[in-house]
Amino acid sequence: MNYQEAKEKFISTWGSLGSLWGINKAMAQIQALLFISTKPLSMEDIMEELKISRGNTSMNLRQLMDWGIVTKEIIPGERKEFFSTEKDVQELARVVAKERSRREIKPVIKVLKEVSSIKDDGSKQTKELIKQTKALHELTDTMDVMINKVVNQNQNWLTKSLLKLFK
Amino acid sequence: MNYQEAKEKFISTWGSLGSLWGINKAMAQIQALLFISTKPLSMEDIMEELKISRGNTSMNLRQLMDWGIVTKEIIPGERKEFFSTEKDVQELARVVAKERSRREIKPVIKVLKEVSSIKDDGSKQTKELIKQTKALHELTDTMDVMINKVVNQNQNWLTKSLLKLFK
DNA sequence: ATAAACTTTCAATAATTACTGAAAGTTTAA
DNA sequence: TTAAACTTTCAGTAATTATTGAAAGTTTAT
Repeated sequence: MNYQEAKEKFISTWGSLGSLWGINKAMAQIQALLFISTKPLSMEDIMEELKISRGNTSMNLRQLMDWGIVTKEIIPGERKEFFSTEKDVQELARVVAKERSRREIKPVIKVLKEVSSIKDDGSKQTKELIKQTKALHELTDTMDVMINKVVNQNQNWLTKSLLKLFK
Repeated sequence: MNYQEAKEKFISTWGSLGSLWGINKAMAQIQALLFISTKPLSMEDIMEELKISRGNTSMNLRQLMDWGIVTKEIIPGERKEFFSTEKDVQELARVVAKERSRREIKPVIKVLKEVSSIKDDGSKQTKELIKQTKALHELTDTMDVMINKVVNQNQNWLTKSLLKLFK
């Protein structure tokens, strides 16, 4: 496998993985492209490499910036805007975890809390609803806290100590 | 909020959360319905409650069974088939983590390993590709191992000790 | 063996989500 | 102030994904 093949394979795989971390294909591919680029890229560069339209590129870049994963770079003497992504995987994981927690997990935790707090009318079905949603609430909450704690540790602690801990 | 409202809110929220754990809306809603039901439900029951077609119900029940989350119950004297879901949230989390790892994470790890193992031709861009995909490979692998270890611990360890550990 | 009771399959269709491209908007240089 | 160079927006369209419903398949009771 040569450079070009490896690059394409990485971008397409990372793109289809988008769903796993909650973003769409183009967004994931742009991030992947920037992630392995040796320099910031312009919108033209991105459109060209990924064969996507200007509008699509613009919208997805904006979303990546909203997530805090991509930043606009001003290059002296250049009229165009250039973009680059966070290059440190640990920091990337931290941002993604934080955003997903905020956007998706926290709202669900809120609903679970509400639902599990309804008044117990003594019926079997109400008891079951309360019991099960309470258990789900506790689990989701624990997981959420844990994931955020984990990704907020520093690099050494995460890759070395933690892995050892769970061996 | 009364029982019916709480039930509907739970099912619809859990359904729209489907994407977070990688399954579709109907599938998540069927699981949610079974999760708070006090007894196994027939296909008719599910169709009726969720207002979905027979075909849809059949296909999604089959998928839930493939995941190992839902089981067919044979009730003596009944001609219909009845379905119930795993009621223990810890076990549920364990199964979901295992399946997602197998279906989605493992294949990506494989690609990352391949891509990060291409021959270094000495060029700057190849070096960057190798460096970045290697970092991603390590992170993904660590996360995958960790998540599986965590969900495979017993209940007490997970909810008590682990949470304390990361406080 | 037959038929009733039930489940599965799958082609057609609907719903959702992503993408394009051109017009409108913005910034910069002269 | 103008116009060239660039970015954003968004209505229309394409692609993808989910759902229906009816026909085919299966099981069970007689």
